[in-house]
Amino acid sequence: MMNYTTLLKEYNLKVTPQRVAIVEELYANGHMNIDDLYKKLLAKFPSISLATIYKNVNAMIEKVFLNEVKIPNSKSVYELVKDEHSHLVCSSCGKIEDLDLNVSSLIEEATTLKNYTIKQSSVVFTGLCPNCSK
Amino acid sequence: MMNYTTLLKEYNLKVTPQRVAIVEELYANGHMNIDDLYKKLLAKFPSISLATIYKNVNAMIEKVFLNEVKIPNSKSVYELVKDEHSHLVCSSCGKIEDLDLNVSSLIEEATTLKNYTIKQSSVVFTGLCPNCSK
DNA sequence: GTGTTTGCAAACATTTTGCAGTCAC
DNA sequence: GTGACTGCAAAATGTTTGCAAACAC
Repeated sequence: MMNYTTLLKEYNLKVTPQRVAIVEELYANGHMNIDDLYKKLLAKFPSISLATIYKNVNAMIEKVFLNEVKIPNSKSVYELVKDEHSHLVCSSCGKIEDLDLNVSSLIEEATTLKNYTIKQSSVVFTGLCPNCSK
Repeated sequence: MMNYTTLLKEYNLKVTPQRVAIVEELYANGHMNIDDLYKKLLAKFPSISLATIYKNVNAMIEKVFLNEVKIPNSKSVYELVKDEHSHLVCSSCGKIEDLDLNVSSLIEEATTLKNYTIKQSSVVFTGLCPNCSK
């Protein structure tokens, strides 16, 4: 169980009910796009504004508390920052899963080939989840 | 040397000067975002419209002749479709390079772990290019 | 009490659409 | 000649900003 209030404070974000709800939703659902978040929060705060969602998501990204994941052929989703990982997206039902893959050998390969200093990686695989491939 | 007219016809796209210019630019520059393309084409067609760029890029994506690459913290770029490959982005100068990495073992790993049927992969590394890391 | 956040409305940015005239074939 | 494409203007969509009232601390 998570204490979202403490978590927000650690990231120097003032604790408002809207922010707590955003964190709760992301914690519960893993990955959500702006509209997902807006719809979920509307249920709790009937007069919440989309602008509030945007401002908070941007503030949380700024503090490196949230991360934007860009997904081919789909809207960006947001997730709580954790250790670097890859993503698996089902093109049929939209489900998104985290995936711990060992990317370091790829990064070495890339470094050797092109001599870049690599800071970040984005690995997104798209396909059919077990359910949808039946 | 490439024959863009033939290439467009092979993809069932009518050959217009604007389309030829889009293909020429992408062939010459590798990766371009919408504004890059618009500015380049404006030089050749002073009255070209952004709508024309959008319509053509979308039509070419539809025919699987172009591919959109989503880049963290940056605008999408478009490239001519070729064999699957990864991308290396310089966060300082914006340069984008193609990169042939062996992703198949990662895909196997992902398939084993999560039992998805993977169809596509998007691998984008961000860092500093040799020039900018000096 | 001070400074930040919220929600609203307006502004701004990006992308798509409808349509008349033009072009590809 | 027919259907597709272009460029324009308008519309639709997505995101940000300014501001007064409310809230966090």
